[in-house]
Amino acid sequence: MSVQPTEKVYIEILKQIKAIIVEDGLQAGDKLPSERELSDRLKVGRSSVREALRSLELLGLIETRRGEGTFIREATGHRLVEVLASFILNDNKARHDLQETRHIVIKDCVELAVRRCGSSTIAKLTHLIKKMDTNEQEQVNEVCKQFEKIVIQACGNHLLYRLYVELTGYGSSLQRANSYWPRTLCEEVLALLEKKDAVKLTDLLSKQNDALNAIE
Amino acid sequence: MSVQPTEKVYIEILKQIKAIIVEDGLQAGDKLPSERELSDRLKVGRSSVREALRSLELLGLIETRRGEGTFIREATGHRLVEVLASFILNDNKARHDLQETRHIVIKDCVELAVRRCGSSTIAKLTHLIKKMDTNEQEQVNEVCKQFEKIVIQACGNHLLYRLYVELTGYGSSLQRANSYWPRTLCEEVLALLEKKDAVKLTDLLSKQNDALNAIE
DNA sequence: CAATAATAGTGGTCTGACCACCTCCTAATT
DNA sequence: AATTAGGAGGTGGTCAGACCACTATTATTG
Repeated sequence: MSVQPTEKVYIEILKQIKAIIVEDGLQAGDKLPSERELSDRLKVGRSSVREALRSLELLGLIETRRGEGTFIREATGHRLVEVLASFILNDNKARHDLQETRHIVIKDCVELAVRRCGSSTIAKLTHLIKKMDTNEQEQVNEVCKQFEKIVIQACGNHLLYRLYVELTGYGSSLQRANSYWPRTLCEEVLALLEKKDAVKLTDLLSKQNDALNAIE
Repeated sequence: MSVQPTEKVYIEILKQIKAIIVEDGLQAGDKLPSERELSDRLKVGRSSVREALRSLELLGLIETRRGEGTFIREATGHRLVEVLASFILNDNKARHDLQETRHIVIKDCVELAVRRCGSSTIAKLTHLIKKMDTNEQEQVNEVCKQFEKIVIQACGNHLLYRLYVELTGYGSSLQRANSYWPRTLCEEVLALLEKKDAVKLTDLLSKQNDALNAIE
């Protein structure tokens, strides 16, 4: 008959852990009490403590290192994207949405990057382009991916970057070749980044995407 | 020496559960195999299964009912928002990224919507605008949110819409008023949607966002 | 003094045992 | 015969204890 008798133990433990963090003034990087100590202090079974800790770990709020302990992480919540993405995208109809979203996110990142990238980024990209000359084709593809990634990161928004990573990773797991930028595109992108020509850059990516869609 | 020896069991279980969901075509509301059966099928201890399930529960992806079983939920991520919010609240960089990403996603959705929304959407929006006249201020805000949501959904990309939902939910839990569209903006958006004027629409949203940023 | 070996502490996992709760089927009652 | 009370079995919730693998610290040894 009791409607809300007692909260689940592991939920209660979450609150207690939070309290401990606050009371002890723990910050990112600090070590949490061990599982056995928590189990002791809170008068609950160790397995319940673990259920709570595992939840926090999946959320990316803590990090556990075997033999060492459990540590508080820089809480950014970007893990949200990772976990949700992998579970939300179950249905196959979402494939098209996935590709489209990925393209849009890339476009957004590049638009930000063109405004924010500094000389060091340009230098890195230039170096990568040069590197392509001295490698085999397979390795060139690898370098191209790297090039793309650096450009994306230059957007300066880590959450957007994580979105890109997840969308790309998930897409590739669907046995659908992920369209990395070919070498010529990399070179054009670099040139436009240097000129800070956002308009042409957007245009370029749109055409690239249209071309890919036409193939299918 | 092994860099990636073996993934933690409960992480492996997460993947397996995902696989089971896909293979068996399970959907929201459906029942998952029992903890004991999973433990059996996957050849792991029940406690490990529980660690995985508890994680998913905290994320709001599943729901467990004592004596009945474990069920798949519509993935809203509300729970996650709750937990993350109570643990974070101080990373300014993350907050900024979040706001920026949210704005970008909204912009993307609207740009798609202007190309894809049909007459029925327009009709719905028109109706909402009219509705604003006959209500109190508080309810008007509610209607504005609804208006915004419908516009976003009109992008036709469910993944993008989900992202919007997550980003918005997450943001509102950070004690930062989420900037829903004011009434005048809704009216302007509707007008531009009807005219299919993507350029001015983008412009409008950018200005709105700039104005909001200026306040702080 | 430095290198090495033993030790204690920590997370990772499994097993088995209860408990509380729900569903469903059966059997007794009306 | 229809209804109801009761029980059996399944399910999640929790705990205790036992190992294992790994790490860091300490003690030992050369």
